[in-house]
Amino acid sequence: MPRPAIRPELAEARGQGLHNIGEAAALTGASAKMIRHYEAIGLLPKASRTFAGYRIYSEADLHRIRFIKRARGLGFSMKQIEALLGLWDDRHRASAEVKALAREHSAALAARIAEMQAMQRTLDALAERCHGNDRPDCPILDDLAAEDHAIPEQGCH
Amino acid sequence: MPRPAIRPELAEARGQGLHNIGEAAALTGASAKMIRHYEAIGLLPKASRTFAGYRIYSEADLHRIRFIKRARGLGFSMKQIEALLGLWDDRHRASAEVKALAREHSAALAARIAEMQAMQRTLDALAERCHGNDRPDCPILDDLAAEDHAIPEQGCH
DNA sequence: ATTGACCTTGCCATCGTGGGAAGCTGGAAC
DNA sequence: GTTCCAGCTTCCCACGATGGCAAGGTCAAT
Repeated sequence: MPRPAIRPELAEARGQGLHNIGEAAALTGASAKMIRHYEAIGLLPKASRTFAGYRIYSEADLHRIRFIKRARGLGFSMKQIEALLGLWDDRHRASAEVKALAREHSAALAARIAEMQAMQRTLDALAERCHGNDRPDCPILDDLAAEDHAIPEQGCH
Repeated sequence: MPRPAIRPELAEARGQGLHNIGEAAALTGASAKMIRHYEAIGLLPKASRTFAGYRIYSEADLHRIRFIKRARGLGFSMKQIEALLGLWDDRHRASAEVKALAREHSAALAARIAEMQAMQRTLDALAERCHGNDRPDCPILDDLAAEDHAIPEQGCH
Protein backbone atom coordinates (compact mmCIF):
# COMPACT_ATOMS: atom_id res chain seq x y z
CA MET A 1 0.00 0.00 0.00
CA PRO A 2 1.73 3.21 -1.14
CA ARG A 3 2.33 5.86 1.43
CA PRO A 4 0.24 9.01 0.82
CA ALA A 5 2.18 11.39 -1.37
CA ILE A 6 1.36 14.29 0.93
CA ARG A 7 4.34 13.55 3.17
CA PRO A 8 7.15 12.38 0.93
CA GLU A 9 10.55 11.21 1.99
CA LEU A 10 13.30 13.76 2.07
CA ALA A 11 15.20 12.29 -0.87
CA GLU A 12 12.07 12.38 -2.96
CA ALA A 13 11.44 15.99 -2.08
CA ARG A 14 14.98 16.95 -2.90
CA GLY A 15 14.66 15.25 -6.24
CA GLN A 16 11.79 17.58 -7.01
CA GLY A 17 13.80 20.71 -6.41
CA LEU A 18 12.56 21.18 -2.87
CA HIS A 19 14.82 22.01 0.05
CA ASN A 20 15.14 21.20 3.70
CA ILE A 21 15.59 24.03 6.16
CA GLY A 22 19.38 24.01 6.09
CA GLU A 23 19.43 24.42 2.33
CA ALA A 24 16.73 27.06 2.55
CA ALA A 25 18.87 28.95 5.05
CA ALA A 26 21.95 28.69 2.85
CA LEU A 27 20.01 29.78 -0.20
CA THR A 28 18.34 32.77 1.40
CA GLY A 29 20.88 33.97 3.91
CA ALA A 30 18.40 33.66 6.78
CA SER A 31 19.28 31.33 9.65
CA ALA A 32 17.29 28.13 10.09
CA LYS A 33 16.26 29.48 13.45
CA MET A 34 14.81 32.60 11.91
CA ILE A 35 12.97 30.67 9.22
CA ARG A 36 11.25 28.64 11.92
CA HIS A 37 10.54 31.84 13.79
CA TYR A 38 8.98 33.50 10.74
CA GLU A 39 6.74 30.50 10.42
CA ALA A 40 5.83 30.59 14.11
CA ILE A 41 4.73 34.22 13.94
CA GLY A 42 2.84 33.74 10.72
CA LEU A 43 5.04 35.51 8.18
CA LEU A 44 5.51 32.22 6.41
CA PRO A 45 2.77 29.65 5.87
CA LYS A 46 3.21 26.42 7.78
CA ALA A 47 5.88 24.57 5.88
CA SER A 48 5.10 21.21 4.34
CA ARG A 49 6.82 18.33 6.03
CA THR A 50 8.42 15.11 4.94
CA PHE A 51 7.12 11.88 6.36
CA ALA A 52 9.68 12.21 9.13
CA GLY A 53 8.67 15.74 10.01
CA TYR A 54 11.41 17.68 8.24
CA ARG A 55 10.26 21.00 6.81
CA ILE A 56 10.49 21.27 3.03
CA TYR A 57 10.58 24.48 1.05
CA SER A 58 9.65 25.25 -2.53
CA GLU A 59 11.17 28.02 -4.62
CA ALA A 60 8.12 30.12 -3.82
CA ASP A 61 8.87 29.67 -0.12
CA LEU A 62 12.47 30.73 -0.63
CA HIS A 63 11.22 33.74 -2.50
CA ARG A 64 9.09 34.75 0.44
CA ILE A 65 11.97 34.24 2.85
CA ARG A 66 14.20 36.45 0.73
CA PHE A 67 11.48 39.08 0.69
CA ILE A 68 11.44 39.06 4.48
CA LYS A 69 15.20 39.15 4.67
CA ARG A 70 15.43 42.17 2.41
CA ALA A 71 12.71 43.99 4.27
CA ARG A 72 14.60 43.34 7.50
CA GLY A 73 17.69 44.67 5.79
CA LEU A 74 15.83 47.91 5.23
CA GLY A 75 14.97 48.01 8.91
CA PHE A 76 11.29 47.18 8.69
CA SER A 77 9.85 45.59 11.82
CA MET A 78 8.18 42.20 11.74
CA LYS A 79 4.81 43.89 12.04
CA GLN A 80 5.54 46.09 9.08
CA ILE A 81 6.81 43.14 7.10
CA GLU A 82 3.59 41.35 7.87
CA ALA A 83 1.78 44.27 6.32
CA LEU A 84 4.12 44.37 3.33
CA LEU A 85 3.64 40.67 2.75
CA GLY A 86 -0.09 41.15 2.96
CA LEU A 87 0.15 43.76 0.26
CA TRP A 88 2.49 41.60 -1.75
CA ASP A 89 -0.03 38.78 -1.62
CA ASP A 90 -2.86 41.09 -2.58
CA ARG A 91 -3.07 41.44 -6.34
CA HIS A 92 -5.44 44.35 -5.97
CA ARG A 93 -3.35 46.36 -3.57
CA ALA A 94 -2.91 50.06 -4.08
CA SER A 95 0.73 51.01 -4.42
CA ALA A 96 -0.11 54.05 -2.29
CA GLU A 97 -0.39 51.77 0.70
CA VAL A 98 3.07 50.38 0.16
CA LYS A 99 4.49 53.82 -0.41
CA ALA A 100 2.88 55.05 2.80
CA LEU A 101 4.51 52.23 4.75
CA ALA A 102 7.86 53.03 3.22
CA ARG A 103 7.56 56.74 3.89
CA GLU A 104 6.47 56.12 7.43
CA HIS A 105 9.42 53.89 8.05
CA SER A 106 11.76 56.34 6.39
CA ALA A 107 10.50 59.08 8.67
CA ALA A 108 11.01 56.89 11.73
CA LEU A 109 14.55 56.19 10.56
CA ALA A 110 15.16 59.89 10.06
CA ALA A 111 13.93 60.65 13.55
CA ARG A 112 16.09 58.00 15.13
CA ILE A 113 19.08 59.09 13.07
CA ALA A 114 18.63 62.67 14.22
CA GLU A 115 18.51 61.56 17.84
CA MET A 116 21.66 59.56 17.48
CA GLN A 117 23.43 62.37 15.66
CA ALA A 118 22.56 64.70 18.50
CA MET A 119 24.03 62.22 20.94
CA GLN A 120 27.13 61.89 18.86
CA ARG A 121 27.58 65.63 18.54
CA THR A 122 27.31 66.12 22.28
CA LEU A 123 29.65 63.25 22.90
CA ASP A 124 32.24 64.48 20.45
CA ALA A 125 32.04 68.00 21.82
CA LEU A 126 32.72 66.68 25.30
CA ALA A 127 35.50 64.39 24.16
CA GLU A 128 37.04 67.29 22.33
CA ARG A 129 37.36 69.18 25.57
CA CYS A 130 38.82 66.25 27.47
CA HIS A 131 42.59 66.13 27.65
CA GLY A 132 42.61 62.36 27.66
CA ASN A 133 45.71 62.10 29.75
CA ASP A 134 46.45 60.34 33.04
CA ARG A 135 45.06 63.14 35.18
CA PRO A 136 41.62 62.78 36.69
CA ASP A 137 39.97 66.02 35.59
CA CYS A 138 37.50 65.24 32.85
CA PRO A 139 34.84 67.44 31.28
CA ILE A 140 32.91 64.38 30.20
CA LEU A 141 32.35 63.16 33.72
CA ASP A 142 31.87 66.73 34.88
CA ASP A 143 29.07 67.14 32.42
CA LEU A 144 27.36 63.88 33.28
CA ALA A 145 27.58 64.86 36.93
CA ALA A 146 26.60 68.50 36.50
CA GLU A 147 23.96 69.64 38.98
CA ASP A 148 22.50 72.27 36.70
CA HIS A 149 22.19 70.54 33.45
CA ALA A 150 22.55 72.94 30.63
CA ILE A 151 23.83 71.09 27.59
CA PRO A 152 27.42 72.18 27.16
CA GLU A 153 28.36 74.94 24.76
CA GLN A 154 29.38 73.44 21.51
CA GLY A 155 31.29 76.44 20.29
CA CYS A 156 28.37 77.59 18.17
CA HIS A 157 30.62 79.96 16.26
CA MET B 1 14.48 52.90 74.38
CA PRO B 2 14.98 54.85 71.15
CA ARG B 3 14.75 52.92 67.97
CA PRO B 4 18.14 52.59 66.22
CA ALA B 5 18.61 55.57 63.95
CA ILE B 6 19.65 53.35 61.07
CA ARG B 7 16.07 52.69 59.97
CA PRO B 8 14.11 55.83 60.63
CA GLU B 9 10.47 56.44 59.96
CA LEU B 10 9.58 57.96 56.65
CA ALA B 11 8.46 61.28 58.07
CA GLU B 12 11.73 61.58 59.96
CA ALA B 13 13.72 60.87 56.82
CA ARG B 14 11.76 63.40 54.84
CA GLY B 15 12.40 65.98 57.52
CA GLN B 16 16.11 65.46 56.93
CA GLY B 17 15.92 66.23 53.25
CA LEU B 18 15.80 62.60 52.20
CA HIS B 19 13.37 61.27 49.64
CA ASN B 20 11.32 58.19 49.01
CA ILE B 21 11.47 56.54 45.63
CA GLY B 22 8.55 58.48 44.15
CA GLU B 23 10.14 61.78 44.99
CA ALA B 24 13.48 60.56 43.74
CA ALA B 25 11.84 59.64 40.46
CA ALA B 26 10.15 63.03 40.17
CA LEU B 27 13.38 64.83 41.00
CA THR B 28 15.57 62.93 38.58
CA GLY B 29 13.25 62.12 35.71
CA ALA B 30 13.90 58.40 36.03
CA SER B 31 10.96 56.13 36.77
CA ALA B 32 10.71 54.43 40.15
CA LYS B 33 10.86 51.18 38.28
CA MET B 34 14.17 52.08 36.70
CA ILE B 35 15.66 53.30 39.95
CA ARG B 36 14.95 49.92 41.50
CA HIS B 37 16.39 48.28 38.42
CA TYR B 38 19.59 50.31 38.59
CA GLU B 39 19.97 49.19 42.17
CA ALA B 40 19.30 45.57 41.26
CA ILE B 41 22.04 45.54 38.63
CA GLY B 42 24.51 47.34 40.84
CA LEU B 43 24.66 50.80 39.29
CA LEU B 44 23.30 52.23 42.52
CA PRO B 45 24.34 51.09 45.98
CA LYS B 46 21.64 49.33 47.95
CA ALA B 47 19.37 52.10 49.10
CA SER B 48 18.88 52.71 52.80
CA ARG B 49 15.46 51.81 54.06
CA THR B 50 13.00 53.21 56.51
CA PHE B 51 11.88 51.05 59.38
CA ALA B 52 9.03 49.85 57.18
CA GLY B 53 11.25 48.99 54.25
CA TYR B 54 10.74 52.06 52.06
CA ARG B 55 13.83 53.09 50.14
CA ILE B 56 15.22 56.52 51.04
CA TYR B 57 17.51 58.57 48.89
CA SER B 58 19.99 61.31 49.76
CA GLU B 59 21.01 64.13 47.47
CA ALA B 60 24.12 62.15 46.61
CA ASP B 61 21.91 59.27 45.49
CA LEU B 62 19.84 61.59 43.32
CA HIS B 63 23.05 62.89 41.85
CA ARG B 64 24.09 59.39 40.86
CA ILE B 65 20.68 58.68 39.36
CA ARG B 66 20.89 61.85 37.28
CA PHE B 67 24.34 60.80 36.12
CA ILE B 68 22.91 57.49 34.92
CA LYS B 69 19.99 59.21 33.26
CA ARG B 70 22.22 61.59 31.34
CA ALA B 71 24.54 58.83 30.26
CA ARG B 72 21.50 56.91 28.98
CA GLY B 73 20.47 60.06 27.18
CA LEU B 74 23.77 59.94 25.35
CA GLY B 75 23.07 56.36 24.39
CA PHE B 76 25.57 54.62 26.64
CA SER B 77 24.69 51.04 27.52
CA MET B 78 24.28 49.94 31.11
CA LYS B 79 27.64 48.18 30.95
CA GLN B 80 29.31 51.35 29.73
CA ILE B 81 27.57 53.37 32.40
CA GLU B 82 28.84 50.94 34.98
CA ALA B 83 32.33 51.67 33.72
CA LEU B 84 31.71 55.43 33.69
CA LEU B 85 30.41 55.32 37.24
CA GLY B 86 33.45 53.35 38.27
CA LEU B 87 35.65 56.06 36.82
CA TRP B 88 33.51 58.74 38.41
CA ASP B 89 33.96 57.09 41.78
CA ASP B 90 37.68 56.75 41.26
CA ARG B 91 39.48 59.89 42.30
CA HIS B 92 42.64 58.67 40.64
CA ARG B 93 41.11 57.86 37.28
CA ALA B 94 42.87 58.89 34.12
CA SER B 95 40.67 61.08 31.94
CA ALA B 96 42.05 59.12 28.99
CA GLU B 97 39.94 56.16 30.05
CA VAL B 98 36.79 58.24 30.03
CA LYS B 99 37.66 59.76 26.71
CA ALA B 100 38.30 56.33 25.23
CA LEU B 101 34.85 55.16 26.34
CA ALA B 102 33.29 58.25 24.83
CA ARG B 103 35.15 57.87 21.54
CA GLU B 104 34.30 54.21 21.34
CA HIS B 105 30.65 54.94 21.85
CA SER B 106 30.73 57.78 19.38
CA ALA B 107 32.20 55.45 16.78
CA ALA B 108 29.50 52.86 17.45
CA LEU B 109 26.89 55.57 17.02
CA ALA B 110 28.48 56.67 13.78
CA ALA B 111 28.44 53.13 12.45
CA ARG B 112 24.81 52.60 13.35
CA ILE B 113 23.88 55.98 11.92
CA ALA B 114 25.58 55.12 8.65
CA GLU B 115 23.67 51.84 8.45
CA MET B 116 20.39 53.55 9.04
CA GLN B 117 21.16 56.28 6.55
CA ALA B 118 21.88 53.64 3.93
CA MET B 119 18.53 52.05 4.67
CA GLN B 120 16.80 55.37 4.44
CA ARG B 121 18.46 56.25 1.15
CA THR B 122 17.43 52.97 -0.40
CA LEU B 123 13.95 53.34 0.95
CA ASP B 124 13.54 56.87 -0.29
CA ALA B 125 14.90 55.94 -3.70
CA LEU B 126 12.32 53.18 -3.96
CA ALA B 127 9.50 55.35 -2.69
CA GLU B 128 10.50 57.98 -5.18
CA ARG B 129 9.89 55.58 -8.00
CA CYS B 130 6.53 54.41 -6.68
CA HIS B 131 3.51 56.18 -8.07
CA GLY B 132 1.62 55.79 -4.84
CA ASN B 133 -1.75 55.56 -6.50
CA ASP B 134 -4.51 52.97 -6.36
CA ARG B 135 -2.92 50.74 -8.96
CA PRO B 136 -1.07 47.62 -7.81
CA ASP B 137 2.25 48.06 -9.62
CA CYS B 138 4.86 49.04 -7.08
CA PRO B 139 8.64 49.25 -7.44
CA ILE B 140 9.04 48.89 -3.71
CA LEU B 141 7.46 45.45 -3.60
CA ASP B 142 9.13 44.59 -6.89
CA ASP B 143 12.48 45.29 -5.35
CA LEU B 144 11.82 43.35 -2.17
CA ALA B 145 10.67 40.45 -4.31
CA ALA B 146 13.42 40.67 -6.93
CA GLU B 147 15.03 37.33 -7.72
CA ASP B 148 18.36 38.80 -8.68
CA HIS B 149 19.05 41.26 -6.00
CA ALA B 150 21.12 44.10 -7.24
CA ILE B 151 20.41 47.14 -5.12
CA PRO B 152 18.35 49.49 -7.28
CA GLU B 153 20.01 52.28 -9.18
CA GLN B 154 19.77 55.42 -7.21
CA GLY B 155 20.32 57.76 -10.09
CA CYS B 156 23.95 58.26 -9.13
CA HIS B 157 24.24 61.12 -11.60
C1' DA C 1 25.85 -1.08 12.67
C1' DT C 2 28.00 2.95 13.79
C1' DT C 3 29.02 7.63 13.19
C1' DG C 4 28.43 12.44 12.40
C1' DA C 5 25.80 15.94 10.44
C1' DC C 6 21.40 17.70 10.38
C1' DC C 7 16.62 18.00 11.79
C1' DT C 8 12.89 18.48 15.56
C1' DT C 9 10.91 20.99 19.79
C1' DG C 10 11.44 23.72 23.78
C1' DC C 11 13.48 26.69 27.03
C1' DC C 12 16.61 30.50 28.35
C1' DA C 13 19.37 34.89 27.42
C1' DT C 14 19.99 39.20 25.54
C1' DC C 15 18.71 44.87 26.65
C1' DG C 16 16.06 48.49 28.77
C1' DT C 17 11.68 49.40 29.89
C1' DG C 18 6.81 48.98 31.16
C1' DG C 19 2.74 46.57 33.16
C1' DG C 20 0.41 44.23 36.57
C1' DA C 21 -0.74 41.47 40.80
C1' DA C 22 -0.73 40.80 45.73
C1' DG C 23 0.23 42.63 49.88
C1' DC C 24 1.96 46.26 53.19
C1' DT C 25 2.47 51.39 54.82
C1' DG C 26 1.43 56.36 55.37
C1' DG C 27 -1.40 60.02 55.98
C1' DA C 28 -5.66 62.29 55.69
C1' DA C 29 -10.70 62.43 56.12
C1' DC C 30 -14.56 60.98 58.66
C1' DG D 1 -10.65 54.69 65.84
C1' DT D 2 -11.69 53.22 61.28
C1' DT D 3 -11.60 53.63 56.61
C1' DC D 4 -9.71 54.80 52.30
C1' DC D 5 -6.54 55.82 48.73
C1' DA D 6 -2.04 56.66 47.14
C1' DG D 7 2.24 54.95 47.31
C1' DC D 8 5.55 51.50 48.51
C1' DT D 9 7.30 46.48 48.46
C1' DT D 10 8.46 42.10 45.69
C1' DC D 11 7.86 39.07 41.89
C1' DC D 12 6.65 37.69 37.36
C1' DC D 13 5.70 38.61 32.45
C1' DA D 14 6.03 41.19 28.01
C1' DC D 15 8.19 43.42 24.21
C1' DG D 16 11.64 42.38 19.23
C1' DA D 17 14.74 39.85 16.89
C1' DT D 18 18.16 36.80 17.48
C1' DG D 19 21.30 33.25 19.32
C1' DG D 20 22.45 29.21 22.15
C1' DC D 21 21.85 24.88 24.18
C1' DA D 22 19.82 20.35 25.28
C1' DA D 23 17.49 16.07 24.34
C1' DG D 24 15.97 13.25 20.99
C1' DG D 25 14.90 11.63 16.06
C1' DT D 26 16.66 11.09 10.99
C1' DC D 27 19.64 10.69 7.07
C1' DA D 28 23.55 9.29 4.55
C1' DA D 29 28.01 7.54 4.29
C1' DT D 30 31.28 4.34 5.99
